[in-house]
Amino acid sequence: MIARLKQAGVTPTQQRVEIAQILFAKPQHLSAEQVLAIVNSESSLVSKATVYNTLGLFASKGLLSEVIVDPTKVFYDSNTSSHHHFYNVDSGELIDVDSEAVNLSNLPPLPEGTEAEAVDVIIRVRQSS
Amino acid sequence: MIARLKQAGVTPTQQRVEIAQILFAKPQHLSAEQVLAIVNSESSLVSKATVYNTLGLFASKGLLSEVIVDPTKVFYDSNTSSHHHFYNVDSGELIDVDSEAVNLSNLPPLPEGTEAEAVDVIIRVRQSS
DNA sequence: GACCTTTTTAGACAAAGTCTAGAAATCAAC
DNA sequence: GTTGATTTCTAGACTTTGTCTAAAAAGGTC
Repeated sequence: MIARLKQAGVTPTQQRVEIAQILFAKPQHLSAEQVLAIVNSESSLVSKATVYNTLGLFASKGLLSEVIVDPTKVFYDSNTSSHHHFYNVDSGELIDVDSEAVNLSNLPPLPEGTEAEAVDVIIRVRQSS
Repeated sequence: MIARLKQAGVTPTQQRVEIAQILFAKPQHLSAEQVLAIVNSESSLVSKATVYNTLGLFASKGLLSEVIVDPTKVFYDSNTSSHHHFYNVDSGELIDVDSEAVNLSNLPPLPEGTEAEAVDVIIRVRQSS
């Protein structure tokens, strides 16, 4: 894990390594609050500011991506390969969808003076009645 | 405008009519804070709680839709026909994209016990360097 | 007009995230 | 190992967006 952080240009401090170990244990989506709770129950005390700073740094270095589906928080996604999401608005659960399973072709021309950064497809679902 | 609110099952109080007039003047995307500022500069004093309550009610009655592209706020979109968005992460600007301009076919099977609510396509762009 | 229900108000409150100044850790050079 | 510069962390204060609350005001029905 230390090598992975170094390779991404991130200094592997103890706190960052601990956070990374939790995040990259498996493909998953965690909010900052969840990361904070887990790292503080499983490892040493890490401050809230450090968690937020670290998650933001990891995102900017491409180690994870931010998923914005809920107006109250950001989900941090350890799977950085191209994919989309189901979002269950009732349970708050995010589920990965292979980008190939969503047939998305022919994007429209971009607005003047801009370049593409990402294409997010969010399939919002609710519990069946 | 009053008839439009009534048709949607919304009691047309003065505050709701004023907010509707601002929102439905044209197709646009406004945050709650923007609506609050505009209604209070152009019309009478409307409380923040009323603005939020009203926007939420309009959304639940299908008069507008909520666009979630930014983790810090909700955009309220007066265009309820099927469409997607460009979102400029530098300027915070939202631009409508016709749903036909995005070729989206063959959604994957939904998670067990759920039904589709919406499909959001957000093309995130940045300013060109 | 009376009465009941809904809506609004304005400030308090909550939650997610950001800021700050000082302490601690890291890094590079010697 | 020491020194000094830089980066990172801390913990609480602070900010922003949105929600709650109790009382007043407005709306609707009879």
